[in-house]
Amino acid sequence: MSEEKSLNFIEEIIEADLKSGKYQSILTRFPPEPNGYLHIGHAKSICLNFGLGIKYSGKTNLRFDDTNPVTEETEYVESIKDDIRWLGFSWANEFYASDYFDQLYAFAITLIKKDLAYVDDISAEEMAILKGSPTQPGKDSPYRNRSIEENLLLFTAMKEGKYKDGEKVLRAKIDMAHTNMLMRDPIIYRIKHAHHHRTGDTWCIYPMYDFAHGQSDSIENITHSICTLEFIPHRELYEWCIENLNIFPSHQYEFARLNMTHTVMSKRKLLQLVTEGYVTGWDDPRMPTLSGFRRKGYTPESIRTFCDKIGVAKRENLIDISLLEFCLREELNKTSLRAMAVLDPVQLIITNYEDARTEELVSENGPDEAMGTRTVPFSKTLWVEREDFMEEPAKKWFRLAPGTMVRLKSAYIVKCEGFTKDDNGKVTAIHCTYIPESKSGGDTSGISVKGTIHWVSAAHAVTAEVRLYDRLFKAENPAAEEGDFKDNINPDSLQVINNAFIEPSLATATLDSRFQFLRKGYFCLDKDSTKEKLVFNRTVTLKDAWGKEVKKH
RNA sequence: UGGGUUAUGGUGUAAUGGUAACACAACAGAUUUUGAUUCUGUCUUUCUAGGUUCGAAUCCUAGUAACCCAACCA
Repeated sequence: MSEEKSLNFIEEIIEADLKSGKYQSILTRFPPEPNGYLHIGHAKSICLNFGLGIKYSGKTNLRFDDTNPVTEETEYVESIKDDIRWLGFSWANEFYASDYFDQLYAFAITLIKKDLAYVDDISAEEMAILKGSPTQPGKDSPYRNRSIEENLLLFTAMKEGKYKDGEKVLRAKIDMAHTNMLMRDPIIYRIKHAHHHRTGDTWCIYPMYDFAHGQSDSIENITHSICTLEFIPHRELYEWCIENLNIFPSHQYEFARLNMTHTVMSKRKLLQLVTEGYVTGWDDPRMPTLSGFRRKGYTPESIRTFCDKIGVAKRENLIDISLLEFCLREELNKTSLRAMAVLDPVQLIITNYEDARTEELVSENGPDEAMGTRTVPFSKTLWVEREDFMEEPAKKWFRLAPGTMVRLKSAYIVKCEGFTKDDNGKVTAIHCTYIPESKSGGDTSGISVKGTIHWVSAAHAVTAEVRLYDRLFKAENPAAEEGDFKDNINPDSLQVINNAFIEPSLATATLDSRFQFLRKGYFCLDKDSTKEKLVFNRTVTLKDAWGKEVKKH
């Protein structure tokens, strides 16, 4: 039990802080902006922040960073909460940066009074020019030296709606020649005559990220404020605000965000996929969003395991999506119910089986005996997978071919005696004889066969739509490809099978049940399902050693 | 001579001056009424060059490469 897992760098910091007595307990936060859906990259941050809270008996707040009313909506707030709950975490408090607008406004006044902030009238274009560049120092704005009284008056007027959007801004007075671009008098308040999803029309000035985030952390007494690497340059400003406002010193720590092969993670790009119709919505099963993964059949447990395995560090990474799939299969293999479904059917007729006969055969529901068994109807005419028959068998082939024998899962061994084709050369039926003594569970035939295939009785089969998903992008790292990332979309990322045949027991499937369709992969019911038409999503394929063998030749 | 961050197998992550390890991927084999699962094995690693040391992934010096920063976005 004392098997010690090494700590990541944030855990090391926390343990040192706890040990030194700097903090009695820790408080973290997850701070999404409600302008999009959460994706697997957010899951890494959620698992980190909430995981730390749990591990060190601290707490974690959920705080919506809602300082930009033009992009933020309540719809997103709800989906974000759903996703976090689904992942299995609960927050100590639900807060909003907008809860602090009064306090933040007072902070701005404080800064003005300390001559550390001023109202600027120049345009965005002029400001960009005066800002300089990473290699060129910036220049002061002509309005930089307004008196404190004038700034107070002007800022109050801004708040009172006396100006139009963009006419004036409040800037921190720091250093236009600073090597850190963010310290060159950053804007801290801007005018936006926009309706806010929570404060309505109370405000027409809104604080910028840098003047809201750190202060919000401080107001909540967040001890460890964890964010991604691109915020490293912001830390200096984060600390400047805390110091000059003389408020609770939260500390910011940065880790490398998750990147995953064959997908994109930027909200902007994901939004584009949705709005331009490349996918059906935020919860399209091909999307790397949590709602997409959920709809596709992923379990929260598998995502948490994945986040645990990828670790937390500061270097850029590109995680192979097969690791996520591994975590998923590992769980689903243990927990999912087994069933048979034929996706690309061809008829198999057992010539020596009585025409009117039907048997109810017993089949196990899963690897664990506790999962029990079910019965599956068997009869003379079956559907089997077209790819399980080869007119001219390949090397190492051990499924159906003229003259070969296979076992029908949980049923009998059959021998292929012949087949029929239509004018186009397409196989229309496979003719077999069965060996009565080979019945599953009581096989006295003494015959052993290498191949076992799945099947569904034609007379009892239920029809279903099955959606097969593949990776959304062809390239390993679509974001790094030349040109528009959308040019790299995999045209075969969705394959819809309209008429798959499934065993009758699947007709009672519910949205939360997970199945392994024998030899075909893991599947779950899609929300598009109706009583008349069942729709299944393929969550993930099974590992396919034969597929690899075929590819080699 | 802008500033900042990071460099360990194909991909991630450990090793905190003392045998470079774990997982995924890949490859080979065994078992199998799922070509799944399970089991066994193989492959490949410290950015470069110097230095300190009995001993360096780790410390020092000098390079190199990648990423981030010039939104009234977060």
